[in-house]
Parts: sequence; structure tokens; C-alpha cells
Amino acid sequence: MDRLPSRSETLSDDCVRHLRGAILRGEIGVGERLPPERVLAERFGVNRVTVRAALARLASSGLVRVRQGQGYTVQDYRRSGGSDLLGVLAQQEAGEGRLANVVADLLLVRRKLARAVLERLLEQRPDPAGLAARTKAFSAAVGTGASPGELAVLEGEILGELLAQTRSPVLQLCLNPIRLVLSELPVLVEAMFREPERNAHGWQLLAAWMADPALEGLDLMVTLLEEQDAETVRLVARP
Amino acid sequence: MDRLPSRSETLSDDCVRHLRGAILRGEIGVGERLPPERVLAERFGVNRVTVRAALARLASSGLVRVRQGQGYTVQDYRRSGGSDLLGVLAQQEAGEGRLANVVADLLLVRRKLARAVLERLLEQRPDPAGLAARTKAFSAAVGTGASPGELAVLEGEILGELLAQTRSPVLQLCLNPIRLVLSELPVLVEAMFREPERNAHGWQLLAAWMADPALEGLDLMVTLLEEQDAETVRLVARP
DNA sequence: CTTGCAGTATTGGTCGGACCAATTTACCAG
DNA sequence: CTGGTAAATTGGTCCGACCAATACTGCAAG
Repeated sequence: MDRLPSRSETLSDDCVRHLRGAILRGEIGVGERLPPERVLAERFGVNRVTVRAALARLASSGLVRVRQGQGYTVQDYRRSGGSDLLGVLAQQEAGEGRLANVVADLLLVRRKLARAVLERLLEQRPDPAGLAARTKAFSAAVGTGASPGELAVLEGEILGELLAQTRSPVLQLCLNPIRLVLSELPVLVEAMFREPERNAHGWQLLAAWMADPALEGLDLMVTLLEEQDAETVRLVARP
Repeated sequence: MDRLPSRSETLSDDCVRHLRGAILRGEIGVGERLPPERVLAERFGVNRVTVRAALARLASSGLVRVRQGQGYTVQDYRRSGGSDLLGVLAQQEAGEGRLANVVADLLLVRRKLARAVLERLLEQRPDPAGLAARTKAFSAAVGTGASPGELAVLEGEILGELLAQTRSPVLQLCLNPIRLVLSELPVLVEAMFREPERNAHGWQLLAAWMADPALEGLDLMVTLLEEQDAETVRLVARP
């Protein structure tokens, strides 16, 4: 909890990173209090409003709780934190060699919710056109040897289209943080598109299913996803 | 987008509520820009620092994006929003008579992830003691005719214990926002504990399963959850 | 008429100091 | 030891100013 080294976009970004790191590493401990704003400001060499902006962000993500006259107390992020902490959590665990565990769980959640999405689409007769166009774009990109990063973007659009068709803001909001953190881990993106033809095949299967949705195909696709995810986890664990 | 009426905890809370409402109601439109900080501050009758704090919170929940010299642009929260928006979304939809849809989806997500939690526990031989104590407390409370609110707290502790035993921060972070918003909707809490003996029975079943985990019982409990959730949704839809 | 580039205006980011309000702590009278 | 009041602590807000990144304007060159 000393001065700021990093120097990124804005000063309060640095403060956020610094404080968040200290909390996630357990340097402050759940239930303990942060130093007062004025002390932090002096220690970081920034103005009080700057450190206040940082603290406000920590509070809104559930890492600390603030009350006037009482200061900032560290919360147990595993109990009170929102899923926008998934990103920093992954970063944290990655630094301690436990990235594979986090990735496995992230993919698990995605799979479970993906099944919910498909079941929802099954109920309401989706429009296959929008999806077909995007899966074709994906296959084309695979054909021209696009980079994992580019493929991730295209796959993101496919998922976005699926989610939009469910017309369920709840499912969208729940999956957004997952999608975001998955796309932000370069190691993982690399692993997910090691054999891009396989991904393309999966999406074509899905597009075909969307044209004529039935319950059986659904199970098939989910198990396909499971195998793919398992392979990804293996790659992340032993690159 | 006029002056502030509500007057809650802090001034910037009011600003957040006001701006967030305007955005969620679509009064500003995705891609459009918010008025500059200085204008908002004057219009709300508060200092620029105060409105800045509010805007920072909107930005951190993915409702707006900010760049220096360029102002604040409204984002599509269904694409970029985190699950900490579930609360305000539910509030919003409730006002328009679509609460039942949101509740149904929230329960759906919870069920899907609950299954993941149970499967995880199945793998790693959980400790049934901690859970048994809490389920007993729940049953006792039911016996003494506790209020739905109190039962919700106890049930929250049971879920918390289950989640803690998975040792998966990812699952915890994903379920936290769901749990939070579910417990914050009084109508829903009321509906969930209309027949508390039923809930108590479900938890006893779970406690028994934890003592000797097996794959079959898992399916039984999930279908039980499904029935219970369906009944809850019915009650919320037609109180 | 279009294009390229300075200069200016706009807008968010930070600063310093000041005061208010809620809470905690210290201290003194009983 | 108890109770309550005064002081210190700490977050919330305000004011006015300046810095830095971006957008806009208008002139000059092609």
C-alpha cells in the first residue's frame, strides 16, 4: 500500500488497481478498515477527489462498503462481489498458477447458461437467418486463416445474436461478464481456437439446428461444447 | 432529465438514480451523448464533483462509456452491462408489469447454476455438518412461523454455505447478483415462502443428499426446484 | 471544390482548500 | 461505573482553477 507505480490511463485507474490488488491479495483482510481518504491521497501523491473516485468504483463493485463518519471497510468479495469482479479475479488467480481452475469454472457457467439459452430459443421459434449469416462469416474467417483474436470477435457476435434472440435481458446481463472476461484472457483465446475448424463445425451444426429446432440436437450440442471446453482447459493447464 | 426530487442517502445517489432511470427508459438512446458534466451539474443543482461521482458509477456498471474530451456516450446495457444491473432492471420491468418474466429468468439462471453447484459438490465429497445446522435452523424458523423476510435470510445462509463449499469463487461471483436481486424484491420473497413447509422439506432432502451424495438424487432435487420456481412465478404473475 | 493543417472551443481529469454531516472517541460530571 | 456532552475523525459536498485529450472551425494550398 505504498506509492503508485503503474501509470495507466488515468490516475484514479492506478489507485483502483493498487487498492484492489491489495484487497484481493488479502493484505487488508475482510472486516478491516482502509486508511482514511486523506491518508490514502497523501500516500499515493494524488488529490483527495482522485482517490475518492477510485474508492467509489471499489464500492460499486462490492469490494468495500462505505459509510459517512465510519470509513471504508473491506467486504468479502466472494459473498458480496458482483460478477464484474470475474476479470480481476482471473488476473489474480492466473498470477498464482490457478488460472486453469478459474477458466474451467467460467466455461462451466457459460455452458450451463448456454443450455438455458438454447432451451429458450426452442420455445420461441427463432429466426435462423441472422445466425446463419454470422456463422458463415466465422467459417470464412477460418478458411482465410484468421487469428484467434479475430475469431473470438466473430464468435462473440454469434453469441450476441443468440442472446438477443432470447429477448431475455436477464440472460444477457448474466452472460456479459463471462463473455467479457473470457475474451480478455489471451492465453485462453489462443487455446479456444487451436483447431478453428472444429469451432466452425460446431457453429454450422447450431445453425442447422436453429433452422429446425428439436430437443435431441440440443443434448448433442451441449456435449460437444463440453468436450471442446475440456480440451481448452487442458491446453490452458499445460500450454 | 430535470432537477432532482428524491433525496436519498447522498446527493450523488440521487444523480445516479435519475440518470440511470433516464437511460433505462430509453430517454437518451444508445450511442447518444449525455450532456456535459458542467451542464448536468447546473441542471441538477449540485457541484460538478458530485455529478462526476454519479457518472463514475454509471460507467463502472457499463451503462455509459467515458473518454476525455469526448464526453459520456450511452451504451447498450444488454450488451455491455454487468449483472449488477439486474436489480435496477427488475425494478424497471416491474414498473411496466413485466416482473414475472424477469423473475422467471432469474430463477432459471439460479436453477441452472444450482445444478452446477451440486455437481461440483458431488465431485469433492462435501462436509454435511455445516449445511445440516443451517437447514435445521430454517426448519425451526418455519415451525415458529417466521416471516418471509426472515426465512429469506436463513435460506441465503444455506446457499452461502453451499457456495462456500464449492470453493469456486467464479460460481460465487456469478450467483451473488442473482441472490441479491431476488432477496430485494418483496413481492417475490412473499411468493417464495407462501408454503414454507415445502421449502423446509426441500432443504431437508438436500441435507440428506449431502450426507451421502449420489447422482440420482440430484435430478430429483432439480425437478423439485423447477416445480417450486414455477409455482413462485405463477404467484408473482397473479398475486 | 476539396484537402490538409493550424488554432480555438469543448469536455473530461486533477488539483487545492474549505466547510458540512454522520460517527466515533475522549473526557468529565454525577 | 455510568451517562452524556464536547472534541476529533471521516466521508460528502462545494468552489474555483488549471491541465490534457478530443472535436470543431476556418484558412491556406492544391
